[in-house]
Amino acid sequence: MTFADLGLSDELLKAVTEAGYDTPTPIQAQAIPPVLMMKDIIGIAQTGTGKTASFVLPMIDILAHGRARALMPRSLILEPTRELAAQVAENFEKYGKYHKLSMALLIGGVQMGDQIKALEKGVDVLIATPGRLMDLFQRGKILLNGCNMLVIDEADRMLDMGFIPDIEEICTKLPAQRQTLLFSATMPPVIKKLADRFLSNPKSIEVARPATASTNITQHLVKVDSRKKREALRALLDAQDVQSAVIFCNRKTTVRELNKSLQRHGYRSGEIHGDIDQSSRIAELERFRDGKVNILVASDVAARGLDIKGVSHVFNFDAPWHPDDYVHRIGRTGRAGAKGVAFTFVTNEDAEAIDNIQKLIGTKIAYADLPAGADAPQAEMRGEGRSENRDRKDGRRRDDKRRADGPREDRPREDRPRADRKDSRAVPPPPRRRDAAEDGPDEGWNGPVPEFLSVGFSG
DNA sequence: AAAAAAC
Repeated sequence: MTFADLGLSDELLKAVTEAGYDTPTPIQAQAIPPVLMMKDIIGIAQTGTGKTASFVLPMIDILAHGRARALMPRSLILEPTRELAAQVAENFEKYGKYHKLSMALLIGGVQMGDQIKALEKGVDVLIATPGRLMDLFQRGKILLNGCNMLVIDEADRMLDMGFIPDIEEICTKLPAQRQTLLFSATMPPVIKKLADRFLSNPKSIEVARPATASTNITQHLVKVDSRKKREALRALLDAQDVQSAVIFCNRKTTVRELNKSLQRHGYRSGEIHGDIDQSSRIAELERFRDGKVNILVASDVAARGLDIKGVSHVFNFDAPWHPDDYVHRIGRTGRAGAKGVAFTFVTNEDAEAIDNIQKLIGTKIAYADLPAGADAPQAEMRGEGRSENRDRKDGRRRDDKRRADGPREDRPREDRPRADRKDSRAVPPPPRRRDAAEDGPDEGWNGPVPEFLSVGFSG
């Protein structure tokens, strides 16, 4: 099965090929043909399955078949967070490079001026978060009666965030005769009702059982004293072969404090949460994507959908209160067939949360011990002759490692010429930003597979 | 118990 088999136009196939993709993911293979046939779709798919391309690609072709330049927007994509909306816009540009389609990214936290200008010029596609869309609509800046294609992405998250009334209202502004695609990782009754009301005779597509974590993520629980979480985290960061990691906390204040603490200890970390203004959020994500920092401390704003390649580890510094969030958080790693590792700190107060998580994912997660000493086991395992460090308990070697200019690159990477790797420990190559050419659409990271430490872990 | 999203 290739993209050419799905009925997409030549221009689109060219853009897809140039982006380096040839094999559609399951959701793409199943969704693209019916979407092209103008059918409504309910897609049950977790993030990391190639969902975005499954609606962006056919949407481009459908729009291309219509009028060349629209007076009114002809399609609308709704996303729960600004970051996700921006990410979809990037995809739209990437795949639409051979089409003369225009789009407007309508999100909060940024000036309205440019968005209004774009709307006045006329755009084909709106990619929006509900708040800003409603705001602009109420100001009379948007006409939605030409919008005969609607995508509601991450519907379950929209529900969590209280957006469902907004979505319902937006739906009533659109023409009744339209194509609607709804994507959700889970299908709670409210979402089902929404779908019944606003979709007509939809085709259901399910590519991963909802609320089950991807099997290529190795999950661990770690018992910690709530006052010693930072130490425990540092020990794990040092003992694990961390390419890059997202560390989730439940509160914004915790995110801030933990990031400061990590930086004080010499780690290259950044932070993202809702109190960070939008331009800094974007900059911070960019720094993480580019590998300028390899640790991102985050609130749940980053839990869902964010597609950052090469995240080898997710740490739940705080166990999430809602089991759904657990699945989404750890889904930032192990994307598109890559391996990932997730650690969740468990304090005495977290028993119920952990119980709910295990119920939701349907398996028990094994407990791992904290590494006895922060160094050695990996080098020992891989026989890389670091024995001189093995017995040091004074933390010196750890410090050395932390102060390195970049992430450690001890193991050969398939995607880099060997010459590059040679002295990578001294001057690490730019870590994760790889050419899209090696990934599946929207996805992917076929890079180094983190080697899971069994030494020092009981789980 | 929090976070997110419009100004």
